Amino acid sequence: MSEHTRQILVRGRLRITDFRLRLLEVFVASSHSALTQKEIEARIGAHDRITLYRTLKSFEAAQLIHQVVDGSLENKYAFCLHDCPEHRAQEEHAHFLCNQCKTTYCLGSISDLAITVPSNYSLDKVQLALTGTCSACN
Amino acid sequence: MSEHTRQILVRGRLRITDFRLRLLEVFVASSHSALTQKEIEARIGAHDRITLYRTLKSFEAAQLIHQVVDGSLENKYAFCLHDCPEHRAQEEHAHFLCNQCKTTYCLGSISDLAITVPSNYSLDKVQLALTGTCSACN
DNA sequence: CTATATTTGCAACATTATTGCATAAATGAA
DNA sequence: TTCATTTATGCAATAATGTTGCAAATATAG
Repeated sequence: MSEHTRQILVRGRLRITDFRLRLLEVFVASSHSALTQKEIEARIGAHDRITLYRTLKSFEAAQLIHQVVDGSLENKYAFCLHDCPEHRAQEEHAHFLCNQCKTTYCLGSISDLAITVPSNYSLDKVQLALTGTCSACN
Repeated sequence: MSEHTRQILVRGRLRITDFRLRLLEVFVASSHSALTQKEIEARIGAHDRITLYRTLKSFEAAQLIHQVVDGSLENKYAFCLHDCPEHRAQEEHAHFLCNQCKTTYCLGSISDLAITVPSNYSLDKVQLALTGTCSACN
């Protein structure tokens, strides 16, 4: 069962350790929504806080996860799907934060929106943070 | 000169104190861009950090300022203009973060964008965080 | 199996945020 | 203006969050 997560670490050229496998399991298990550090800590069980910080950094550097802007002013992390839109040159991603359950759903690409910036500005990244009530809470 | 800021406090039904006037001056002086707490602390001079926390909360509760989502994962605050779009029922606001100078510009309303959410979701707030290089840095 | 490089976990420390409380200040009423 | 009441401020103590250095443990290559 951990063969899948092993593969992910190999692809990211990261050494395979128990802690990294455990952390990856957490992300894979909620790949549809983004997690706060608190939520991660609750799910991963006993652990060293410092190691978690560093492992999150390694994962982010290896592009296994990415930070999510959902309008909640909390830092959240999400697992990168294979062809992760966050890591294309022109990153365009929409997230939806439910006011009730505080879940952040990934809504995928928004590249079809017509976004323009003032002249002489150049645009690298478009993050769309939507807030409301999700279908589960409605 | 502080008559203007006095008026703002009166409108917000807040008591007029030296510290609040000083903080308001800071916001009014950069009403075109959003400030991090660090930036505020640098501009306001000697102060008590706890008082700053509490005053920011009062200002936010009184809708004198609002928090800004600019994609930087840093909490920023901006002064509310009189007819502040952040405080309409359907809040729609775009901000632009410059990668070079880290300034966050307010780009105003985005209500003309066609945003749709999955069926059975309801939408309260739309925050568009744009990142790139501003004209000053280009 | 061994040598090397990386990761982990602990300690110490730095930064950021919160709560309680006594003092100081602002406001409304006499 | 002065006084009584309410609110804000600043300090102390504490909690929560994030960082750095280092020795021991672990993973990997040969």
